[in-house]
Amino acid sequence: MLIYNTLTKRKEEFIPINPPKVTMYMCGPTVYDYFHIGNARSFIMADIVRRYLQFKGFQVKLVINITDVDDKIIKKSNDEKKPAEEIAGFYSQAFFEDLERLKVKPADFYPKATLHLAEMIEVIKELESKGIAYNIDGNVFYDVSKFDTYGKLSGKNLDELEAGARVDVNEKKKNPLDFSLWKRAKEGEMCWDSPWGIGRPGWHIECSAMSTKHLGRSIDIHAGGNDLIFPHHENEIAQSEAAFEQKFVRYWMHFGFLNIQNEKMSKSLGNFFTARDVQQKYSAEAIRLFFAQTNYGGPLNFSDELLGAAQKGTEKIINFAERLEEEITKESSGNFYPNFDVKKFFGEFEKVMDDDFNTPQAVALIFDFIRSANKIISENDNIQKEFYLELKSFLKKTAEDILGIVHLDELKKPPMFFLENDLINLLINIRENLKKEKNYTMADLIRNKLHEMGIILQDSKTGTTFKRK
RNA sequence: GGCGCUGUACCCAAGCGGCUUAAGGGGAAGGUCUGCAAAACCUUUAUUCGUCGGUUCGAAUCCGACCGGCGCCUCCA
Repeated sequence: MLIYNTLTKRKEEFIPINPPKVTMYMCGPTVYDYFHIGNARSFIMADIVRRYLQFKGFQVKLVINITDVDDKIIKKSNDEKKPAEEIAGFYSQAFFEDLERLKVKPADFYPKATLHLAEMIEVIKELESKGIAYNIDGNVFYDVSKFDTYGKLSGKNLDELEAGARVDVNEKKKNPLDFSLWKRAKEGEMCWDSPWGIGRPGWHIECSAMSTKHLGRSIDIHAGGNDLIFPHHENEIAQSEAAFEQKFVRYWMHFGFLNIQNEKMSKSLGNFFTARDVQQKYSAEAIRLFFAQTNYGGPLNFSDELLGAAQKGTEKIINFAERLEEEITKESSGNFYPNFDVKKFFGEFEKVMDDDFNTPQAVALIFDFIRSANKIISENDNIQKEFYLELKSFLKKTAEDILGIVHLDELKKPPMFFLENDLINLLINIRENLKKEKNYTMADLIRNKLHEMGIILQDSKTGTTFKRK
């Protein structure tokens, strides 16, 4: 299979270091606020990548870090007059809750920065001993001029960056591009002891330290949003490769932004919706379908209209799944097995997903599948149960297990109380008789009233069925 | 200024040299079924892929120029 590698700007054959093991690291949240629906795009797409790799037989170990020491957390802590630990704890919890609601499978491990001070200090010491880091008054900086290939990920070179001049010529750094490894403590901030005095770690060092500790010095996949390419990931490479003298990451994957009216959704611009709020209005499946319908790397606009379209799309899948379920749970089975090549759809699905996780085509294929299957079901009435089971199996493996755009077990909402089904069936029977007497006014009244209550009746040749909204 | 992404139907979006005289979703219109709905299915909705040139037997796909939109270069998925 192929993966687009930001480092080489090409799709490359995916060959992990120790197959079938795959190590995957993703830059997680800084826990100072709820994450927004743009952040959700990255987490969901990484989730799909991970699930697909598992489907392909890889044993994926996924690590997502939690940044719980950072300027913004400190600021919020000061603003709200609460301890930084409390802020971080609260929003980490919210992070996990939101991911769960988005049906994102938990990572294997969520390391916290504040629990890895020793590891970070070790890396900084290593860099210092190699003459790559320098200490000025308890602030330790990384000397980018000491790392030959600095800029290789983001396609920048040092001269241009310096000429760019948007970088603050700050403090006593040798070079404006040098970045903080260790920051000297200011009054009232969270801080730790270190060989350079009391202070706290810079942002980039945590990912180098934690990915190394939990996944090893070389990892297969490192993922994150586009905005992390520079400087964050560039700096991670500089730190890890200078310290450990081996290739840090084989495949760099980056996710495109979610835009609002063609502008990047971001906290600083204030044009964001939290994932939480969006989930109030749209199902996790709809949100996932919305993201899966476009390639992960490019920009994508967010709007109510587009989410609504995706929600409709999921309903189409659900209607199909319910139709299958109905046939499967029937007592009787026909004896006709249609000539319908489910394997071919499977092969196509795998083929497009193998090509750098082409989820839009995978989704298109699922809709093709549904249309073809619906047609066959409508045209034949003596179909074997095994056929429905095979259709269901395809839907489960592709749409549920890999993409997470439908969840078959959740289709049947539980009755509100145990008599409910019986009562509805009673009404359906009464209505059947009314229809026979051509008393359509009353029949429609029953249907409309039930609809208002969230019960949808559907007539067909074989009788009336109902479902809940 | 540097680097990168992007421009395909009413909206979203895939395709990235011949399998495509351009997938899929949403919307709209017509039809089948139905007492009517709903669901489902069928048909229609881009002779054309920002513009202009070039390469090629062949281009939405490659090259060049131009015109738009966006991002990164500063914390941000």
